[in-house]
Amino acid sequence: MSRRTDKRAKLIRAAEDLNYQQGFRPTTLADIAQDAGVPLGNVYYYFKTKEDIGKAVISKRDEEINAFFVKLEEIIDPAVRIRAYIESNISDPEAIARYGCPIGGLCQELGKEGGILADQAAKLLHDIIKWTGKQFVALGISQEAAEEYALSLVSRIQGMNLLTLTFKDPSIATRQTQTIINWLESVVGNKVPAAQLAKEELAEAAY
Amino acid sequence: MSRRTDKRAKLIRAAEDLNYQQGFRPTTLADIAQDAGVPLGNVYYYFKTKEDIGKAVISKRDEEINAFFVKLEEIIDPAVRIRAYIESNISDPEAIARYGCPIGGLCQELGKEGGILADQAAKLLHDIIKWTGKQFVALGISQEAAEEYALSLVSRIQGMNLLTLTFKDPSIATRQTQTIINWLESVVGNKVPAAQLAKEELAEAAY
DNA sequence: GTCTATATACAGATAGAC
DNA sequence: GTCTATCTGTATATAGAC
Repeated sequence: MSRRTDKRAKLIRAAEDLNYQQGFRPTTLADIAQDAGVPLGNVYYYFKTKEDIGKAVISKRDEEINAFFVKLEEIIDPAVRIRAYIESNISDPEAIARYGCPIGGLCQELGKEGGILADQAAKLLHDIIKWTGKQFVALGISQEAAEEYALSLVSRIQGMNLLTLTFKDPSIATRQTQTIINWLESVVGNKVPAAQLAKEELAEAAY
Repeated sequence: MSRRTDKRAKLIRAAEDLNYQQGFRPTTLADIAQDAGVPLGNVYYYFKTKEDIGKAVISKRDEEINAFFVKLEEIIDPAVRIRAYIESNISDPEAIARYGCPIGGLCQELGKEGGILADQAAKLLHDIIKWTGKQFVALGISQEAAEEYALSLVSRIQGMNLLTLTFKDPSIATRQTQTIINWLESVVGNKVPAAQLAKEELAEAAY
């Protein structure tokens, strides 16, 4: 792996963390450069603008999400897949209490601005809803109902993440997650056990 | 009403709109001054800092919300009150598609920063959840269950608002609102009609 | 490819005449 | 109370030596 990709990757990683913790706008290129251990002026060798770093960050996250969904296909029961996704959201409840949802935060902040970055952020949620809808369809639910369920599910996760951040209370996330799982079971009509895949394995694959 | 309160009110109103449309940080004092028709330097006669304007904006909204809840007490059936609140959220679905939820946006943006403004924004959602919980209790639901329902309800509204913004699709808000009302009916055990109060009256009172 | 120095723009905030 | 001019800090972005 060349030096080029190495430094570039470090910058993306630093930007990823800072954008999540502080938001996209409040994060400065100086912040990113410092965290990545790269002099400020050198950043522009790898990225023409700040927006370009944002694009790279979101693209990377998009790939990770879709890779995670591929990983979840190893689970046979689509309902269990959905549950695994729901639980992956709270792999770190304390982080949600501090910084909220990495995806929801982006969509909220960038959604008002419009532009390419907003569209890219929207694609993240779009992919999640689409995948979730597919799982409901695989359970024998009609296309129309599946889409509504998927929208409801992602909506509830996002709302729960926002409340967890707002009240800085991780237990909101853990309790609401259980409520959402109960809802899932009522939708599919029977109990939905946790995935058999090792938790560590899922956490590692989680985006 | 003195000139002082007049200009001060204009500044708050301008800040309110701009903070909602652009977010708190991206909105500049120059923006606010211009929209209010006040020279930039004069802003500091009314507010010592930008944060002070933010505090005034959130305080005003908090008062409006609580005044709205008082207004809703005119409705006899608590379940109908809750429905009226749910529907008040989408009095302007197009605005949600453009700018999201005025309260959720603040909590998301300020929640990461911490500080007094974040606490004040959190109080908005806190008041809403508290009021909603009281209505469920008035329906004969246990305190514990009522609190969970209130959290679920506000969570779903917030998530729905975020998705509406993200995909810039007002129909997400209208459709999900119906889903939430269906959920409300399943919780209370029977149909919940829309409020008898004139829609205009409610819309006017809405925060 | 790397890094220092700096240009440029614009934000919040202040000074002081009126 | 009001408004113009300006200070000060800091952000993105560039120039150019190495």
